[in-house]
Amino acid sequence: MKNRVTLKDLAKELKLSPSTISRAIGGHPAISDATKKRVKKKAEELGFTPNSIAASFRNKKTRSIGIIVPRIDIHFHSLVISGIEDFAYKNDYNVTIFQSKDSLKREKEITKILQTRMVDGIIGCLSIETENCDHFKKFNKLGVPLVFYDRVPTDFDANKIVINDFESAYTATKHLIKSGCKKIGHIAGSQKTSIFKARLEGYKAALKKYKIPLDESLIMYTKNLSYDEGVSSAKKYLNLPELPDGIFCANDYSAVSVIQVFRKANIKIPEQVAIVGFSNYPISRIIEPNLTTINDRAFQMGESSTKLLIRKIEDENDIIDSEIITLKTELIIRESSKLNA
Amino acid sequence: MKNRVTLKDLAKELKLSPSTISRAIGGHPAISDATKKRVKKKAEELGFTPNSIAASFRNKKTRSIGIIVPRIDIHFHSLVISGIEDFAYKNDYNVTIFQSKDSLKREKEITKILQTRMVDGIIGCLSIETENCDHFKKFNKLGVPLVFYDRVPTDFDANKIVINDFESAYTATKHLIKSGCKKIGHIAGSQKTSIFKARLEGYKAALKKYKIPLDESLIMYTKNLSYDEGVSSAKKYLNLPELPDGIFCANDYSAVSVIQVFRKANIKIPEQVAIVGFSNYPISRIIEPNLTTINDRAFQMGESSTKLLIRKIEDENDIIDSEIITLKTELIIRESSKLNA
DNA sequence: CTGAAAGCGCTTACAG
DNA sequence: CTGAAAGCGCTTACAG
Repeated sequence: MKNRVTLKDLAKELKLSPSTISRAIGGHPAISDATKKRVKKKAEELGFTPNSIAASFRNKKTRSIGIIVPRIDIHFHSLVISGIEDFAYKNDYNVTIFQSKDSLKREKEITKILQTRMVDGIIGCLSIETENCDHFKKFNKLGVPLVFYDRVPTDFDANKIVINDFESAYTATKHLIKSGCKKIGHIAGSQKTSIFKARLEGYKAALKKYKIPLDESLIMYTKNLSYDEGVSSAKKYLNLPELPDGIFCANDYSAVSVIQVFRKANIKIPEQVAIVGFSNYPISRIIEPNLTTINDRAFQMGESSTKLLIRKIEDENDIIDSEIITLKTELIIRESSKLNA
Repeated sequence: MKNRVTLKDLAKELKLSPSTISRAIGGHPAISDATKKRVKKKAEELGFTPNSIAASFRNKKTRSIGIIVPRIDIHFHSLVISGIEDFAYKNDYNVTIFQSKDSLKREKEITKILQTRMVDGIIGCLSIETENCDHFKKFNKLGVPLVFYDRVPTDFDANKIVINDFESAYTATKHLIKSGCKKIGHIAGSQKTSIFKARLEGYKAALKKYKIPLDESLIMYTKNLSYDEGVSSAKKYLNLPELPDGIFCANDYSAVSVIQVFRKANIKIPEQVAIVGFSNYPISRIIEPNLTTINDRAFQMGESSTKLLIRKIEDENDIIDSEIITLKTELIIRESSKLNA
């Protein structure tokens, strides 16, 4: 039963040539409707399924997209992947997925696997360890287009889908200022990562614009913006001579932990301290008070990456070397920062 | 630049036959070390990368696994996928992913795509709409092994990785009883889905075992166990003449919503009502009080599915028709049910 | 409207 | 230890 029916089998059965069968199945206009009907009927009858590997081999196209993400089980990435799969599916591409586990070594291994023609294009988010992107350069020579999202290379021109982290952070901080906060803290992510650097800069820029003096003691630097780091940052705030009246956190996890620590310390949110997060994780709608945050467009990032990638794959006359697409984010105001109401 | 170097090119360059090159690259024992060294050096020099599509075509093996999940962005599934990718990667398989979006129509389409030889085996979780699994039967004839996890077919014998939902629910309910609860409610999922049916049955069995009368008014039936359905179930409890003193919820979302609604109504958890969830979602460690729940082994489910699948793919003399593997779950006791302390 | 032929890049049984 | 040859299943330029 493992010997599948091929075009040749159909041809023999119908006393036609494999060429004709191939064209009939593919809906070629030169083939008569009568023949098409006969072929399709017989194909159904014999349980013919085309061998897409043979077709890929012959056509030098796999209609397959490779994804490299740090981890699938991080909600942000699973949303991006979902957007990628959705858009790819609609365009008859399929999606092969690899996790770098935030390891540069593994990321390099994956690029080696991917260069064996398995995929027509690649979407990637760099591992946290990646500073030098030389291992991605081979794809240029191989004619395999590449799109990066979120954590993108800074050392070479590449197609990138990003959000404006600086501006989003600026907007978030401005929102706190407009809500009446005068002493605003920031919980920052790793300053080795450009997006967290940009969020810190956006925060600083908003303070400057509205003439609020920058107070370094109100900025808590973390490594991974983890829930636990959020807890210890919150405790540090509690040990300050005076609390801030607003905190912009570079992600939702740290924001949630601050809310919980502060509430346990009987600090009223938002009345005493207003909190804003970043990413619009599901938990931001569940935590009490609900968290004001930035919608970072994860799903759309996946869609846009794929749209751009497919264009690069299919447009042979493309003379654009690289594109950077910046998506609009959105400030979602919820209870954790509702001071004016 | 797009014309890649092939074995033939290497052969010409080194005045050897393609056969020898192939064997040298593949590390065949018959080839002399000197030749191997020469070949590998030249391969490096010319930037040879093997064409894995050609190899797949020739070998009739793709070393690729297909996954069909309802949605990638549901945390449970993203964890399973992560386990699958991890195990597959270690065994030199790659993973192609499809979302059914809980649509039977799309699930059927995906099985059609998958039958074109793209993959050596398939791991799937049925869509919520799927009652009849005939569209998976073709893979038996094609010799493509299949493993299901979580939502598995009941209408035909298949390889399945599951947890013991009945027993887990029994354990959870028993825990409430042992903690002193005498009037225990249950928030149930769709009774069309076997796992939620089993959880309800496990709950009932525990009550029976410990001679607690079953009170149907304490069982809230939901469609999707969503957060919002949890909220309305909680409100229904509040409208009862007397509250239960413990509630076993068939997932964590509904449990979290119950905690929040009850706390707003000034009901003490766990003192007045103890709560147990199911799945050990990240939120269960963040909600206050922390949620007692069942670790459903999502990551391990992915690993085990893949391990079983690869065995089925590679073991040609396998005479086992189908296997069902049940993973042990774990009750994680947290504050929401700590009554004895 | 249909067919014969070539070839995509690999692997492997067979021969030496 | 190495090579010549065949073939995996498709597609398409060319011919009629």
